[in-house]
Amino acid sequence: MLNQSAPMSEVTVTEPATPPSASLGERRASMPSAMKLDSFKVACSSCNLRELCLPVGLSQPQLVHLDSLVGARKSIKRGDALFHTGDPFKSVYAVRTGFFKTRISSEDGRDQVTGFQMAGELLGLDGISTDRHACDAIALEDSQVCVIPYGQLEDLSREFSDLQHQFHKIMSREIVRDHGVMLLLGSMRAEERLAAFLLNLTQRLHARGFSASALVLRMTREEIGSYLGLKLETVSRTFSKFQDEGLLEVKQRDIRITDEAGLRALVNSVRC
Amino acid sequence: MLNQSAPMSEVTVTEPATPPSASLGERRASMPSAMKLDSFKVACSSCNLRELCLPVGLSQPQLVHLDSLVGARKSIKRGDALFHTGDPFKSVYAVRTGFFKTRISSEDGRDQVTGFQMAGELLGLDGISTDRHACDAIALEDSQVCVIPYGQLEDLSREFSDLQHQFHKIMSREIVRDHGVMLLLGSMRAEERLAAFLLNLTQRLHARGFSASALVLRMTREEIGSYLGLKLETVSRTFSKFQDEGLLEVKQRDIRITDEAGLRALVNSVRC
DNA sequence: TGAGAGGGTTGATCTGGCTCAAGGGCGCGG
DNA sequence: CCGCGCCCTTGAGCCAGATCAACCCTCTCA
Repeated sequence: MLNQSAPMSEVTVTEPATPPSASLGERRASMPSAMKLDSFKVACSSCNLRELCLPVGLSQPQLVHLDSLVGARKSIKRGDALFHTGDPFKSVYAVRTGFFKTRISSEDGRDQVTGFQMAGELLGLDGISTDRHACDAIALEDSQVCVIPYGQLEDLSREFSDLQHQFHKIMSREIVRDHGVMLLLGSMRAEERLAAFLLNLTQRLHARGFSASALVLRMTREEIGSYLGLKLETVSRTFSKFQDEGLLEVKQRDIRITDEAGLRALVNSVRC
Repeated sequence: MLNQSAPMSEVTVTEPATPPSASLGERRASMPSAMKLDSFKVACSSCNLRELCLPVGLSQPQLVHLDSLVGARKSIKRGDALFHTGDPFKSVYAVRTGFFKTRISSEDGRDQVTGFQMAGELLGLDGISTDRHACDAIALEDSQVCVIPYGQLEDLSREFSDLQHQFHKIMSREIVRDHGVMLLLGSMRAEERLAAFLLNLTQRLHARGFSASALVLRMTREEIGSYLGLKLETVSRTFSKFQDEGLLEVKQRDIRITDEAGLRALVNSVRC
């Protein structure tokens, strides 16, 4: 559920989107403030992520309208928040470069990571329901997002049914993804969870032009554990176990998948 | 997260919506087929659920337009499916009377209940993402839904920004709810999960004019367990434990909450 | 270049919830 | 009214993953 099938329909991407200059870890040391509105705008119509992001399926004339809507980029330094729970909701954000996590906190201080977002994915949809953000979005590396003022997005999607439909699809996909995570959290064992997680990550990275077998984790064992409903020790042990079994090579955050079929079998295997 | 706070913003209902003739278990024995399109339509403008359902906040003239969109009611007998995974997606459905569960199945046959839906709640939003339903929706008692053809809903919501916004809110609320369930599945103990579940149910029932302290469960222990990531025996034991501790009175599916504050404390208590 | 901190690994032990098993209650159909 | 099937409860034992603890690695910054 969390792997090849439904959740990430980005697999259907036709244009194999040049990786954003392989700069997932790019630094912008010159950036003075943590969150700065860059003065230059980026046109969706010329963005190499357009086949993964909000503009999927839009015609050239429609893209021009979308260009006028998408505001400037915003840079967020690693560890900083794009928004916090309770912040007034004004915009949704498309990840342009970098990597984010979203998390919610319960009253007694427990955290739950609810997702990891990479280039082309939308952040902030939770805010529509109450006009305030319902989670924290934290950059896991120095990142840039495109700011999409929500009111204007609603206006434009009343004009263009293609944009409207694409936006609805993205929200719906998030719901389907969340249901897949519920399945994972509700009924899978630790090994299955981690295998499904790795397959999901590589599949999304692959759709973005990266290797399907090698990846660098942007998050800590603890963050993985929070997402998967496991403790960090269990995540670490399971990585080691996978390595012993020849499924992976693990060097800290560098992961190389050596037996993808084996991982896949783990996820789909009946209770063993 | 799953209880009083964000997920169900129906608490903000002003008109205390007469319970739909307290007929949550109403029978329609005369119904020949399991799923029959009733010939009469129901006007949203005169529906007692309009303050809980899609029409929230619409003006009278807008309601009239919505009336023309909402198709006939459909009756679904207990145990039957409103739709299955893979069915072509044509409409979303508003529960008018009755009670549903949604569930997804993994390839190896494991099920996960992803939600329970009662009067005024929307079903089928998962289908937008791929034009096919991504879960099964099963009636837990004889039920009626209003059929809302999705294409027409998109058309009308391009005309009326209030409707558009309300629809977006409902989708966003589903996302926020799902994140709350992830928190529950990822970091709560069995007792906390069940307590949160009961508080969430009673809160939603209360918003519909029912008692906040007494409820009749529409689902089995196994279905509760599936939703909460627990085995049915654990659900049963936890009910018994709550009863021993004076939090509940449990008689099979009749539940009476005798110490709501106690339940609430359980959910919000730090790791005890 | 050395010290400290944050992140990761691994071992030992504990335990909450699962599994397996037996029995009871209730509703429905004959 | 009886019998059957489904649902629920409860007990006993077990195990996957949590907890507690020690140690290591790799950055970063002084």
